[in-house]
Amino acid sequence: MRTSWADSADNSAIGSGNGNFSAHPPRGAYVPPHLRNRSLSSEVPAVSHSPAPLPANDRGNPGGAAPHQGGGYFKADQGRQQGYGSGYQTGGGWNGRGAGRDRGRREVNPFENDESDDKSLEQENSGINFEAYDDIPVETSGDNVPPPVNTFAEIDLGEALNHNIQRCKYVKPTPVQRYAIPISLSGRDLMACAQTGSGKTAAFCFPIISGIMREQYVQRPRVARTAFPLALILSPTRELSCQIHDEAKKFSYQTGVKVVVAYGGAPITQQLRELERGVDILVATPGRLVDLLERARVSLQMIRYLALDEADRMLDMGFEPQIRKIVEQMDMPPPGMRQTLLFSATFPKEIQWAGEEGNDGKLLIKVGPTLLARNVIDYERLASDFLSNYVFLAVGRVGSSTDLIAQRVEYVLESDKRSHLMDLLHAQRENGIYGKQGLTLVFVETKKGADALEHCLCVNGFPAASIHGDRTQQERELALRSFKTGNTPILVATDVAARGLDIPRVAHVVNFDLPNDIDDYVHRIGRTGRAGKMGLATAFFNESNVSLAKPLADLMQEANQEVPAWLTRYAARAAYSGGNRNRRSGGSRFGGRDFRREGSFNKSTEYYGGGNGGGAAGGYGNYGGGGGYGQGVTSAWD
DNA sequence: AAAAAAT
Repeated sequence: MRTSWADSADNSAIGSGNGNFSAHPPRGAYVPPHLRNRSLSSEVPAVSHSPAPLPANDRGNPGGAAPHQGGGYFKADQGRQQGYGSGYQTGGGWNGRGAGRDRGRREVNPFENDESDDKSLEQENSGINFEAYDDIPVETSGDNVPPPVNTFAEIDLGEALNHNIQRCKYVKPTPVQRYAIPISLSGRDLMACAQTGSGKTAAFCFPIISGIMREQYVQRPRVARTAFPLALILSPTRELSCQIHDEAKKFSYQTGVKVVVAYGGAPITQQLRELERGVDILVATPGRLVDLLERARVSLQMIRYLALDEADRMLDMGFEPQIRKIVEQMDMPPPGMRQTLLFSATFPKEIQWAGEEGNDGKLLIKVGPTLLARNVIDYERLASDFLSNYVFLAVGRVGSSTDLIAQRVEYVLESDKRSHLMDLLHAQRENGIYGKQGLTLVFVETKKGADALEHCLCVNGFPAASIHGDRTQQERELALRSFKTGNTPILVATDVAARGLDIPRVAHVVNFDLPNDIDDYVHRIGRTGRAGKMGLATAFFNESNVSLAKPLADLMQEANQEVPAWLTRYAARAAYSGGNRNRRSGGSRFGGRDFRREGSFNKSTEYYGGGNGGGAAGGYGNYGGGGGYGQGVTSAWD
């Protein structure tokens, strides 16, 4: 906290007269660059004109950011039930007053909200150029890999599911869907790598829902108060589980397939009630699921499908014991007796090698563990413990993210970061890239840092919320909602928000603190440049990030981004001083990343109005008058 | 070293 004052004090020292705010001048209020040489005494309104010069603790607007210390007055159950994001009730909720088991309850239409959205939606939806993805070169190897499909129509997913696909306005399957869906439908295990925004959720949900539609009436054990789901979907954060649940609800509407979500930080009673009403697909975070298993409120005995989203994260050091417990030490059927689908956004480094060894970064399919057997590292060992005769699928990212994101790196001293950030935000505000149409997501390294920065921004007239693991779940969801609606168009976040979250209209991702791992960087910037819109990613680099210089420079170069000369020098130095490239110390799991090569994305660059957004204006350009995203399509892509 | 995930 202290440092924040120090920072802003520095800042205000630049402008000579820092007083004169009507009531109590926020200490060290932000002074925009063009005012710094003059006296502020008569020009103070530059700050107070801002959309919402809100004092830090007075953002009590119901839709607004969570007051940190508030919370108590909100009934816990209600806060949860608002759900985040789509805004429909997940069933139960305030109406769930014990009314008849589940038969009597009318299924809430999850598409209601979508349809009442503004008219530009349909245009937006049909405006997505799926054809841009047609020319992704494909390479397959191995036996008996079901061929890809080109349309949803040519797969028999079932009438009800097809109807929902139409309601979602998905016109054509994305590349990962084209391959993963037939593979899954054929009953094979799958380990799929496809980067953010490539339609993974639908890729594993469709086959699961379709399969359950066929067998949901199988006899299940009748044990009082124990639920026997047929499918389990695990994800590393609560918000991501919510998001998957919301999506899965849409896909399973009127199919008779019941989806329930369970995660920590929310009252368990609600979740227990939902489970008792019956569950086919359980979406969960690991901790809460273990709790439910130990209480014997859930049994995995009937599991037919197991999906791990963000599988690389799920199998990393932090999660592995819990995942092993769930998958191996409870009553889950062994590999071969269930179907296992692993999805992740970053590549095992073997795949990157394959790309470098002549497959030219095109789509690559390998069957079985042959490819992976070359270099036994933790992840593959772990993965093969869970899989049986699996298909390996890697989809090169084309037109999906990195070429839609203009990446910039700036050298910013630790002590200058705050004022520099506020300069960027101020410039965005001046350019109208602000508010609903231009959300800014700011990543920091620590939870404390997130609190401090949020406070600093608010004090300086930039409406910000923050999200991290020390916040209550209620606060987290409120912050996310407030960000999504544009109520607080700035969100300060730790890595809790780095993966998988689909937040439309994020125009700018700022790596205020760079992560230590280049994969985390890839995930973070993947929060922008979604649904065919350009995005901008700005990173603050200084001496404490030297270890990232080389991988970052390489990544930017691969993505055709301009690499500053000073960064190249850092990269060279890092490499020279024995830096083991982008390999991490603890036996890397997913060292690879995007291995796309030139030829394959020219076309998409063209479509997306490309250019690599050299300057700030270019980077922001598409957000000016652009109108909103088609929400349905947006979510189809992650 | 940090973040996330159960109470």
